[in-house]
Amino acid sequence: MNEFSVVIVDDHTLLSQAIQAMVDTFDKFKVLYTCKNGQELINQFSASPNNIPNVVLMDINMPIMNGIETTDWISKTHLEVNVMALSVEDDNSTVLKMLKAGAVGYLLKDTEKSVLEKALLEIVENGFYHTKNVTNLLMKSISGAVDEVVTLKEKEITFLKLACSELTYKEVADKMCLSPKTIDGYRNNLFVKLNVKNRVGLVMYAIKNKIYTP
Amino acid sequence: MNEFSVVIVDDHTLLSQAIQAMVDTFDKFKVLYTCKNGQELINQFSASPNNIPNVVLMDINMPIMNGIETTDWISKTHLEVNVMALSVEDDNSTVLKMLKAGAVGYLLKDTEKSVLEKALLEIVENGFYHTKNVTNLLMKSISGAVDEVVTLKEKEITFLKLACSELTYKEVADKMCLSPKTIDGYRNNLFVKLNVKNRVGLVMYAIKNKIYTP
DNA sequence: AATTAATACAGGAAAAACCCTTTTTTTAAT
DNA sequence: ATTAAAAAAAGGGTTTTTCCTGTATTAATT
Repeated sequence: MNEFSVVIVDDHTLLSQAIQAMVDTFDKFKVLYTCKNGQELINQFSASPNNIPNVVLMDINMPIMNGIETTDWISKTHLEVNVMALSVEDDNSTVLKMLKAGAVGYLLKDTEKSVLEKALLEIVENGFYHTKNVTNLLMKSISGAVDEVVTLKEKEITFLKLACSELTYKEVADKMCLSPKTIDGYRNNLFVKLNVKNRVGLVMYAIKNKIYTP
Repeated sequence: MNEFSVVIVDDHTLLSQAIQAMVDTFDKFKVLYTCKNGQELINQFSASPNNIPNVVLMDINMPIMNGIETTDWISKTHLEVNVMALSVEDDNSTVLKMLKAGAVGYLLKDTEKSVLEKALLEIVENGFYHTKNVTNLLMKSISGAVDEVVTLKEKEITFLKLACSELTYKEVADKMCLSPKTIDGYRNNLFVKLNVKNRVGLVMYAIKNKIYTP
């Protein structure tokens, strides 16, 4: 086989089509189709199981089913498919989440065309492509030098979202049908857990971690 | 002349190159070059004044010099150049700011390839291209049905940025070398001006209006 | 059934945020 | 020089947030 198939997943149609035009100029690669989100990709995979791509270029921020969930699904159901993240996010926790979900590469959208081609080639040849930054992050990660990825419970997430509003904690308590004193507890727990000092810290954490989207 | 020149401004190199590949497939259009930000575009315009494009495809979120400032500069110095915004932002105030700065079109990044081509054609033929959404917004705008775009003073912006931190207002006052009571005044003024109730409201306003980037 | 752990909730107090009114200082304009 | 307007600051108050420590209540484990 001297040509590899690629699928692009990105909610911005123009961008996925533009990247398609670019990938199609690469000798060894051909775009099968593009998807607007993870759900569409799952539908495509199910509808045509004989037409599975070698590589998936995956955006992370998408409505309906985001890149992390989708990568996770692909890893579990189609181990032979190589997922490469293609994103504007370069914060450690997002990168780690993608790698944990099974991505074999992570490219930022501000890289050069030539780098994309090189990355695609390496992925189909070696099974992975990692920039220096990502490799460094992985090193730090195994040595425990990266902040733990805290897992939040449903109620904590609900509370965090409400904390991003102009409601007082008493009003938040009402909305969650809990005593204000319980909300007090949630808040103080999260202060410790997320290592923040006050409500603005909570808000920033929620936004940075996409729990709340302004 | 049967071929028009295009310049693409976007800080994400891969995307501008991908869009370049796409635009180059359009019969009547040819990409001259791409820029990573407004400053680069100004440099290019200055360096080769005989090589000015017919159309500029302009991203809005960029470091160094953003799309609004850059569009403003182009409108003032090169009236013959048509700027079309190409962005992921679809909030009213951003769109209006771009149009006021002189953009003759506004496309979201999740449009179809064919729409981009049509928009480019209309722009070089008629001088503008507006989707239904943008036209509606313009109608609302002249009828005053859109929230006023409030203008903030330097100090207010400085304060807003600091309010997005975990500092207390007393600490913010220290940083700005002002009395806590003065900060009190800034805060209360902004509550009225921005129509918010508390600090979280300030933070949300700052983020939505790109005064603070998380 | 007894122990443990997690969750919900309370009392009380200090700090910070919020709100309203008024005064001083600075700056700009006539 | 005088006046008007804007910016900075203060007085004095209420509400909310933050931070302790501690206690029922419920759920899970042994």
